[in-house]
Amino acid sequence: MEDELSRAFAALADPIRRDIVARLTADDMTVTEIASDYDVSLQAVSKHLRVLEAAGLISRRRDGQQRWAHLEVDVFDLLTGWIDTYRRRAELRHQRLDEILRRST
Amino acid sequence: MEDELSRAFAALADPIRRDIVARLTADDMTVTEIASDYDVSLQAVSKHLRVLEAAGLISRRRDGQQRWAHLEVDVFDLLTGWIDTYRRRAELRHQRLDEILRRST
DNA sequence: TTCGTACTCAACCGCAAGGTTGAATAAACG
DNA sequence: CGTTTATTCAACCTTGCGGTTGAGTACGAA
Repeated sequence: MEDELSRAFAALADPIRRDIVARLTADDMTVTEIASDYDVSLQAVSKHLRVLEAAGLISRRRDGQQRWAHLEVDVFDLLTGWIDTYRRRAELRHQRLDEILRRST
Repeated sequence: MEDELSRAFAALADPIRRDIVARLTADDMTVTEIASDYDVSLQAVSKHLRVLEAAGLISRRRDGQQRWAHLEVDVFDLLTGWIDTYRRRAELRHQRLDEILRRST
Protein backbone atom coordinates (compact mmCIF):
# COMPACT_ATOMS: atom_id res chain seq x y z
CA MET A 1 0.00 0.00 0.00
CA GLU A 2 2.27 2.73 -1.27
CA ASP A 3 0.74 4.21 -4.39
CA GLU A 4 -2.20 6.55 -4.64
CA LEU A 5 -4.40 3.94 -6.29
CA SER A 6 -3.90 1.49 -3.43
CA ARG A 7 -4.56 4.21 -0.86
CA ALA A 8 -7.74 5.25 -2.63
CA PHE A 9 -9.12 1.72 -2.91
CA ALA A 10 -8.16 0.96 0.68
CA ALA A 11 -9.76 4.19 1.93
CA LEU A 12 -13.06 3.28 0.31
CA ALA A 13 -12.96 -0.29 1.62
CA ASP A 14 -14.21 0.95 5.00
CA PRO A 15 -18.00 1.47 5.28
CA ILE A 16 -17.68 4.44 7.64
CA ARG A 17 -15.26 6.18 5.31
CA ARG A 18 -17.49 5.50 2.32
CA ASP A 19 -20.37 6.98 4.26
CA ILE A 20 -18.33 10.05 5.16
CA VAL A 21 -17.50 10.53 1.49
CA ALA A 22 -21.18 10.15 0.63
CA ARG A 23 -22.19 12.83 3.14
CA LEU A 24 -19.50 15.19 1.95
CA THR A 25 -21.13 15.25 -1.48
CA ALA A 26 -23.88 17.34 0.14
CA ASP A 27 -21.73 19.78 2.07
CA ASP A 28 -18.39 20.39 3.72
CA MET A 29 -18.47 19.27 7.34
CA THR A 30 -16.49 19.64 10.56
CA VAL A 31 -15.06 16.72 12.49
CA THR A 32 -17.65 17.02 15.26
CA GLU A 33 -20.51 17.14 12.77
CA ILE A 34 -19.28 14.03 11.03
CA ALA A 35 -18.61 12.20 14.29
CA SER A 36 -22.17 12.77 15.50
CA ASP A 37 -23.39 10.43 12.76
CA TYR A 38 -21.47 7.38 13.93
CA ASP A 39 -21.22 5.17 16.94
CA VAL A 40 -17.47 5.56 17.32
CA SER A 41 -15.35 8.07 19.18
CA LEU A 42 -14.43 11.46 17.78
CA GLN A 43 -10.82 10.34 17.68
CA ALA A 44 -11.71 7.39 15.50
CA VAL A 45 -13.45 9.73 13.05
CA SER A 46 -10.43 12.02 13.13
CA LYS A 47 -8.31 9.04 12.08
CA HIS A 48 -10.70 8.18 9.25
CA LEU A 49 -10.43 11.73 7.96
CA ARG A 50 -6.67 11.49 8.01
CA VAL A 51 -6.85 8.34 5.93
CA LEU A 52 -9.22 9.98 3.45
CA GLU A 53 -6.93 12.99 3.21
CA ALA A 54 -3.86 10.79 2.63
CA ALA A 55 -5.78 9.10 -0.17
CA GLY A 56 -6.53 12.48 -1.72
CA LEU A 57 -10.26 11.99 -1.35
CA ILE A 58 -10.73 15.03 0.86
CA SER A 59 -8.95 18.29 1.58
CA ARG A 60 -9.11 20.17 4.87
CA ARG A 61 -9.36 23.79 5.77
CA ARG A 62 -8.94 25.30 9.22
CA ASP A 63 -11.39 27.97 10.30
CA GLY A 64 -10.89 28.99 13.90
CA GLN A 65 -11.40 25.98 16.10
CA GLN A 66 -13.00 23.97 13.37
CA ARG A 67 -11.49 21.96 10.55
CA TRP A 68 -13.74 21.61 7.54
CA ALA A 69 -13.50 18.53 5.36
CA HIS A 70 -14.11 19.02 1.64
CA LEU A 71 -14.58 16.27 -0.92
CA GLU A 72 -12.06 16.14 -3.77
CA VAL A 73 -13.61 14.29 -6.68
CA ASP A 74 -10.49 13.97 -8.81
CA VAL A 75 -9.48 10.72 -7.15
CA PHE A 76 -12.76 9.26 -8.39
CA ASP A 77 -11.38 9.65 -11.90
CA LEU A 78 -8.26 7.78 -10.93
CA LEU A 79 -10.37 4.85 -9.73
CA THR A 80 -12.83 4.75 -12.60
CA GLY A 81 -9.89 5.23 -14.96
CA TRP A 82 -8.23 2.09 -13.69
CA ILE A 83 -11.45 0.09 -13.63
CA ASP A 84 -12.57 1.15 -17.09
CA THR A 85 -9.18 0.37 -18.60
CA TYR A 86 -9.41 -3.26 -17.59
CA ARG A 87 -13.11 -3.61 -18.14
CA ARG A 88 -12.57 -2.41 -21.70
CA ARG A 89 -9.69 -4.83 -22.14
CA ALA A 90 -11.83 -7.72 -20.90
CA GLU A 91 -14.66 -6.73 -23.23
CA LEU A 92 -12.31 -6.48 -26.19
CA ARG A 93 -11.10 -9.98 -25.49
CA HIS A 94 -14.66 -11.29 -25.46
CA GLN A 95 -15.44 -9.51 -28.69
CA ARG A 96 -12.43 -11.13 -30.32
CA LEU A 97 -13.46 -14.52 -28.96
CA ASP A 98 -16.97 -14.11 -30.29
CA GLU A 99 -15.61 -13.14 -33.68
CA ILE A 100 -13.37 -16.18 -33.83
CA LEU A 101 -16.28 -18.39 -32.89
CA ARG A 102 -18.49 -16.77 -35.49
CA ARG A 103 -15.90 -17.21 -38.25
CA SER A 104 -15.18 -20.81 -37.38
CA THR A 105 -18.78 -21.94 -37.83
CA MET B 1 -15.64 -5.55 5.84
CA GLU B 2 -18.81 -7.50 5.39
CA ASP B 3 -20.59 -6.24 2.29
CA GLU B 4 -19.65 -6.91 -1.32
CA LEU B 5 -18.66 -3.31 -1.95
CA SER B 6 -16.16 -3.33 0.91
CA ARG B 7 -14.75 -6.66 -0.20
CA ALA B 8 -14.35 -5.42 -3.76
CA PHE B 9 -12.59 -2.19 -2.77
CA ALA B 10 -10.37 -4.05 -0.30
CA ALA B 11 -9.50 -6.69 -2.89
CA LEU B 12 -8.30 -4.04 -5.33
CA ALA B 13 -6.32 -2.18 -2.67
CA ASP B 14 -3.51 -4.72 -3.04
CA PRO B 15 -1.10 -4.14 -5.96
CA ILE B 16 -0.53 -7.84 -6.63
CA ARG B 17 -4.27 -8.51 -6.75
CA ARG B 18 -4.79 -5.53 -9.07
CA ASP B 19 -2.07 -6.92 -11.31
CA ILE B 20 -3.66 -10.36 -11.30
CA VAL B 21 -6.95 -8.81 -12.34
CA ALA B 22 -5.14 -6.91 -15.09
CA ARG B 23 -3.56 -10.08 -16.44
CA LEU B 24 -6.84 -11.95 -16.33
CA THR B 25 -8.29 -9.49 -18.82
CA ALA B 26 -6.06 -11.16 -21.42
CA ASP B 27 -6.80 -14.78 -20.57
CA ASP B 28 -7.91 -17.23 -17.93
CA MET B 29 -4.91 -18.51 -15.96
CA THR B 30 -3.98 -21.31 -13.57
CA VAL B 31 -2.59 -20.72 -10.09
CA THR B 32 0.91 -21.79 -11.09
CA GLU B 33 0.89 -19.55 -14.15
CA ILE B 34 -0.14 -16.56 -12.09
CA ALA B 35 2.35 -17.34 -9.33
CA SER B 36 5.25 -17.43 -11.79
CA ASP B 37 4.78 -13.69 -12.35
CA TYR B 38 5.39 -12.69 -8.74
CA ASP B 39 8.08 -12.92 -6.15
CA VAL B 40 5.88 -14.57 -3.53
CA SER B 41 5.07 -18.18 -2.77
CA LEU B 42 2.41 -20.16 -4.58
CA GLN B 43 0.44 -20.31 -1.37
CA ALA B 44 0.39 -16.54 -1.11
CA VAL B 45 -1.00 -16.30 -4.64
CA SER B 46 -3.55 -18.96 -3.77
CA LYS B 47 -4.70 -16.74 -0.91
CA HIS B 48 -4.93 -13.71 -3.18
CA LEU B 49 -7.14 -15.69 -5.54
CA ARG B 50 -9.39 -16.69 -2.68
CA VAL B 51 -9.77 -13.01 -1.74
CA LEU B 52 -10.57 -12.06 -5.34
CA GLU B 53 -13.11 -14.87 -5.53
CA ALA B 54 -14.76 -13.81 -2.27
CA ALA B 55 -15.03 -10.31 -3.70
CA GLY B 56 -16.73 -11.69 -6.79
CA LEU B 57 -13.98 -10.41 -9.05
CA ILE B 58 -13.05 -13.86 -10.34
CA SER B 59 -14.67 -17.26 -10.68
CA ARG B 60 -12.82 -20.56 -10.67
CA ARG B 61 -13.16 -23.74 -12.64
CA ARG B 62 -11.46 -27.03 -11.89
CA ASP B 63 -10.03 -28.92 -14.82
CA GLY B 64 -8.09 -31.96 -13.70
CA GLN B 65 -5.27 -30.86 -11.49
CA GLN B 66 -5.54 -27.27 -12.52
CA ARG B 67 -7.83 -24.56 -11.32
CA TRP B 68 -8.47 -21.82 -13.86
CA ALA B 69 -9.21 -18.30 -12.71
CA HIS B 70 -11.63 -16.28 -14.82
CA LEU B 71 -12.30 -12.56 -14.50
CA GLU B 72 -15.87 -11.54 -13.67
CA VAL B 73 -16.40 -7.97 -14.78
CA ASP B 74 -19.79 -7.41 -13.15
CA VAL B 75 -18.21 -6.28 -9.90
CA PHE B 76 -16.60 -3.46 -11.86
CA ASP B 77 -20.10 -2.09 -12.41
CA LEU B 78 -20.76 -2.25 -8.69
CA LEU B 79 -17.68 -0.12 -8.05
CA THR B 80 -18.18 2.42 -10.83
CA GLY B 81 -21.85 2.53 -9.86
CA TRP B 82 -21.00 3.61 -6.36
CA ILE B 83 -18.34 6.06 -7.45
CA ASP B 84 -20.45 7.66 -10.17
CA THR B 85 -23.42 8.09 -7.85
CA TYR B 86 -21.44 10.24 -5.49
CA ARG B 87 -19.42 12.01 -8.14
CA ARG B 88 -22.67 13.03 -9.79
CA ARG B 89 -24.06 14.17 -6.45
CA ALA B 90 -20.96 16.28 -5.82
CA GLU B 91 -21.16 17.81 -9.28
CA LEU B 92 -24.84 18.64 -8.84
CA ARG B 93 -24.03 20.44 -5.64
CA HIS B 94 -21.40 22.53 -7.36
CA GLN B 95 -23.77 23.37 -10.17
CA ARG B 96 -26.33 24.56 -7.66
CA LEU B 97 -23.69 26.60 -5.85
CA ASP B 98 -22.58 28.21 -9.08
CA GLU B 99 -26.16 29.07 -9.93
CA ILE B 100 -26.76 30.69 -6.57
CA LEU B 101 -23.59 32.72 -6.94
CA ARG B 102 -24.56 33.78 -10.44
CA ARG B 103 -28.02 34.87 -9.33
CA SER B 104 -26.76 36.80 -6.32
CA THR B 105 -24.51 39.08 -8.38
C1' DT C 1 0.30 -48.61 -7.00
C1' DT C 2 3.68 -45.46 -7.02
C1' DC C 3 5.45 -41.02 -8.16
C1' DG C 4 5.31 -36.32 -9.53
C1' DT C 5 2.49 -32.24 -10.20
C1' DA C 6 -1.05 -28.71 -8.84
C1' DC C 7 -3.08 -26.88 -5.41
C1' DT C 8 -5.07 -26.10 -0.60
C1' DC C 9 -4.97 -26.33 4.50
C1' DA C 10 -2.96 -25.18 8.82
C1' DA C 11 -0.04 -23.00 11.92
C1' DC C 12 2.65 -19.34 12.67
C1' DC C 13 4.85 -14.45 12.36
C1' DG C 14 5.17 -9.34 11.86
C1' DC C 15 2.78 -5.51 11.11
C1' DA C 16 -0.77 -2.33 10.17
C1' DA C 17 -5.76 -1.08 10.76
C1' DG C 18 -9.47 0.38 13.47
C1' DG C 19 -10.89 0.93 17.86
C1' DT C 20 -10.33 2.73 22.74
C1' DT C 21 -8.98 6.20 26.61
C1' DG C 22 -6.37 10.02 28.40
C1' DA C 23 -3.55 13.95 27.79
C1' DA C 24 -2.11 17.92 24.91
C1' DT C 25 -2.94 21.89 21.88
C1' DA C 26 -5.45 25.74 20.13
C1' DA C 27 -8.95 28.90 19.59
C1' DA C 28 -13.27 31.34 21.31
C1' DC C 29 -15.62 33.25 25.35
C1' DG C 30 -16.68 34.86 30.01
C1' DC D 1 -6.79 35.23 33.01
C1' DG D 2 -9.51 30.77 33.35
C1' DT D 3 -12.81 27.77 31.03
C1' DT D 4 -15.18 25.61 27.53
C1' DT D 5 -15.07 23.74 22.82
C1' DA D 6 -12.77 21.53 18.75
C1' DT D 7 -9.43 18.76 17.42
C1' DT D 8 -5.21 16.10 17.50
C1' DC D 9 -1.48 13.26 19.69
C1' DA D 10 0.04 9.25 22.14
C1' DA D 11 -0.18 4.86 24.06
C1' DC D 12 -2.39 0.80 24.03
C1' DC D 13 -5.39 -3.39 22.57
C1' DT D 14 -7.34 -6.67 19.38
C1' DT D 15 -8.08 -8.27 14.95
C1' DG D 16 -7.07 -9.16 10.29
C1' DC D 17 -3.81 -9.19 6.40
C1' DG D 18 -0.04 -10.68 3.70
C1' DG D 19 3.68 -13.37 4.03
C1' DT D 20 6.14 -17.76 5.30
C1' DT D 21 6.92 -23.04 5.78
C1' DG D 22 5.30 -27.74 6.15
C1' DA D 23 1.88 -31.10 5.66
C1' DG D 24 -2.23 -32.82 3.25
C1' DT D 25 -5.22 -33.74 -0.86
C1' DA D 26 -6.25 -34.80 -5.52
C1' DC D 27 -5.38 -35.72 -9.98
C1' DG D 28 -2.30 -37.60 -14.07
C1' DA D 29 1.21 -40.45 -15.69
C1' DA D 30 4.12 -44.46 -15.62
